[in-house]
Amino acid sequence: MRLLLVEDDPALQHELQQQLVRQNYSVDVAADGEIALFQGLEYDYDIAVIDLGLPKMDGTTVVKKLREKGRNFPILILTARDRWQDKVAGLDAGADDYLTKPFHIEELSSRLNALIRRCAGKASSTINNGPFTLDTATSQVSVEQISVNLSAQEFKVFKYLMLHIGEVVSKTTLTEHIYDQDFDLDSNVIEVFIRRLRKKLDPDSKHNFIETKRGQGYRLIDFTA
Amino acid sequence: MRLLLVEDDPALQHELQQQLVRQNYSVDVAADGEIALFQGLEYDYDIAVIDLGLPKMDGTTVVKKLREKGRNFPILILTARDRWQDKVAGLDAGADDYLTKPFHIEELSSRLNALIRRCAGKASSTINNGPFTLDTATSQVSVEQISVNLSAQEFKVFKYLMLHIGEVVSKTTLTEHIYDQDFDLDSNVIEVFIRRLRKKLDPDSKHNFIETKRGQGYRLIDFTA
DNA sequence: GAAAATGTTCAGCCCTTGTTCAGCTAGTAT
DNA sequence: ATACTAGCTGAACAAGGGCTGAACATTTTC
Repeated sequence: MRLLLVEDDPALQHELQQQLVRQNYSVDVAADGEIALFQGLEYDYDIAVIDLGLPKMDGTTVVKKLREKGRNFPILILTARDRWQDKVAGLDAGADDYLTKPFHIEELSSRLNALIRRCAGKASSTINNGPFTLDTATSQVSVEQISVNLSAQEFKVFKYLMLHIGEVVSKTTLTEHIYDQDFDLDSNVIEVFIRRLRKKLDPDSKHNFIETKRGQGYRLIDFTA
Repeated sequence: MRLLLVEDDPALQHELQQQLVRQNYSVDVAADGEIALFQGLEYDYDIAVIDLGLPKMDGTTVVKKLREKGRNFPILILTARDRWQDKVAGLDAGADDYLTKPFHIEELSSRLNALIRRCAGKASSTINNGPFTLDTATSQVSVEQISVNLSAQEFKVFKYLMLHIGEVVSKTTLTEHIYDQDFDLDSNVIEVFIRRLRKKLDPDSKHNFIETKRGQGYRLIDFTA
């Protein structure tokens, strides 16, 4: 597993590198945004860990430029605790997950594992799950080869579920991932979107692809299992 | 999961409580150090979140005294950003992790999960016992590879038993771990839930996995032994 | 600027779930 | 043997979470 680590703080950089090497990653290190971008374009990494606060070029910009050039390996971004709002910009730029500093090394590695697993099947940026297909690049969704038109929000919800197949996802989690800042919690928007998704993607409810876990959330059934 | 939340700022206290309850913790709240200590000694919590800056008795002292009395549930301490130095004292006193305010609720819950997992000595988030499997992360339960749908309360009871395999667990203990504060004790809720668990998880009673110890409680059989 | 599509709110219904209860069974003590 | 107690069991019930269709609001499209 080839990993690109982008971190400017020498101490943290060193520690992370050691730990990651110990976990059998081949680690390349970059200490500023420009080097990071160059490296990221030059080599084909399996995964990248990028701190957002970087000299020369901001981490968000690095992510965005990498994605523009078609690099689609998973990216996990690191943000300082007092700047956690940046995560939204980072995720919008194309990062796949984030972690707030300081964190425990175990946390990082479990996130990395999850990311790799999650992104394993989407080399082509399309996720397949039984009759359902989602292309993250073109924002296309189809059921049994027939393309379905989803609105922006519907797509966000479905995408999140497709990226977390088999996991129980709470309504709060969904809300938080769909809206930037906090949102009126006693609203039933999510229920409505779920309803519309079920209607659009499975009108005859022959798949029952979204399970309801009362009091806990929703779960997209894993058809590959 | 029974959680003790110690926080004196009413607004933060309220918000945290809501969020934690939403994540299926049974939350008891204490607003000053003395109450916190009393509660911590009185009940058997699964985890505690303690702010260091408290009226009447300092958070560090609370942690120290709890540990002196042999309470060994994991403790996460909260420190204000401008007093982050205190965290060292807190960790020395016996806390297991810390978080600097302000923080994002997601961060807190992922820390709590990590703590619980780490302190339970379970590397993975799934617990196996003979034909029974419980995944604490996804709240999934299965018997002989077939997943079974448990309600929230049923799950809480089963989870507690699975975390205490082979131990005799009294009905009072179970009640205390499932509900906040006091609960009408001359009720047979637990019996009902046990009944439903036996029915759902072992319909033909071929495993007899929950033993009844008359006058003492229930015991989940250890199939690994 | 009008029409269409999308986002959000609302009210009523449905059904799971939590809880209680009453009658029953099986250990335990007298 | 008898009475007593703890636990078992099925059913009843109420409350709340989730579902749903439609209305209202907002944004996008033309």
